Amino acid sequence: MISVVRGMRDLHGNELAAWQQAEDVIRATTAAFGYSEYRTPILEFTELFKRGVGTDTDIVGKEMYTFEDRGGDSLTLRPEMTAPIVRAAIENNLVRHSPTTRLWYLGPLFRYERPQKGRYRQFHQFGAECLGSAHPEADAEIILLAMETLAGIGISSFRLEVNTLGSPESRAAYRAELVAYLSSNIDALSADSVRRLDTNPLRILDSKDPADAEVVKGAPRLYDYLDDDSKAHFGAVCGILDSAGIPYTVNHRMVRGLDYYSHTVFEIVTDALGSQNAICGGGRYDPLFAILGGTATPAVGFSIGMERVMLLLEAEHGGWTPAAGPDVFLCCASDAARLPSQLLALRLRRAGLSVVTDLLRRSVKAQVREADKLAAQVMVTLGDDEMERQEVVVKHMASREQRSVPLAALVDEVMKDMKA
RNA sequence: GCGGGUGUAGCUCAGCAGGUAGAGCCCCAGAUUGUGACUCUGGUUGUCGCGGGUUCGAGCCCCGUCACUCGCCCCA
Repeated sequence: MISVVRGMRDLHGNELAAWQQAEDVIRATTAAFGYSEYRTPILEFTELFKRGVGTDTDIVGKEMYTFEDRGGDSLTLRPEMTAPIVRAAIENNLVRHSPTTRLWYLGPLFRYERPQKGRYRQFHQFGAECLGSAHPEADAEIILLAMETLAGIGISSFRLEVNTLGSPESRAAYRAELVAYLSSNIDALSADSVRRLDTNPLRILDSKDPADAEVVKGAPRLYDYLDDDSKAHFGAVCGILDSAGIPYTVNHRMVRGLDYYSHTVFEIVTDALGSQNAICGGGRYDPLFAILGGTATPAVGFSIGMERVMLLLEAEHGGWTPAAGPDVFLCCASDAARLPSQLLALRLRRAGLSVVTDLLRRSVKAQVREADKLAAQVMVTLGDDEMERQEVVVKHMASREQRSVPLAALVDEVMKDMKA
């Protein structure tokens, strides 16, 4: 038997209906903020991610689906969306045409990781990028858009954490100090953190290891190394959040894994998903345009893991709400009515109603049971008697009341029951 | 990539000192010859994850493997 590929899943039924509702919220909220959808291909040149995301990151180092195509090009199934969006912005000169370019996206991403709850090899992210502004209002707008969307989707068990990494220069100075401090305490660090000392020392700051946390307590603080402009920028972002009444905490130990961040970084986290506690990650990435060969352009964005959001939604609501049934179940009560009933269904559909018919040539009893199971609003029955009199039976399923009506009045009569 | 747990019907699960597989739900038909619930009657459903080994005999024991799951790493 051929099964689904590991780490990937089918989406259907009530769960898919819930996704579609969430997508509706996403469209409405992004529209309210003036963001336009942007769709990029699922495949990009591998080089884009190597340069954009960073060779030292786990994403590029061990998680990419990379292959060579028939022409010999190295292509990669996109593992994140910011680099492709920036690639597109540079390639199409978007920011020149529109000095503030506001984009959102929703689509599948691929990372070759060990699957876990809330972590899949094909997963989906909704995200937004605000390109062109270096000012704190842009950072705040992005954070507000993320928060408004999550609230609109209907979840509440999450919290916002923010931090600043400052300018690249101030962070480099801090990094040197941190490495010096940690190196002098290397015996107290976990094996993972000793390794991180080389690859990504800032990450040791938010290590889960208790011994590491003990060492980190005495470490120098990044914030103390920031220049005045960086502090002012961060202060302004927090000021807007305060004024807007958005609750958040400043987490001085939060760092982000990808190379391209600068200044504001933030995460939206939850306690309800085990070790996959991040449902949203984002921040400012002013260096990225230049890294990818474009003219320097300030930018800030976020991405939200849809699977994790939907898991939260399911947990908070105790399951998926059943999808709505069809408006009408058309019951065929005789062999002679078979063709006419199909045509009746078509007539109702052209009037804008959703209509399901029986395709198994089953008994009336079985068809009524089916109409009930599908949660149809109305059942319309056509049989020999009805055809004789040019009538149909219209039944309001919820009240169980039914009546004969002239064929010519069918649509109007069904509409009456739809409102009841 | 590393460590723990679990794999039996579509779903939830039972099974035993190793003796040729069960329940509930679901689904189907009928009781009700053109009407949903409930009830009753009858019925369908399995390579016991896969491969190998031990044994007269393996769902059960052993080895391997795959998948799922929890944690680590990392991240959405």
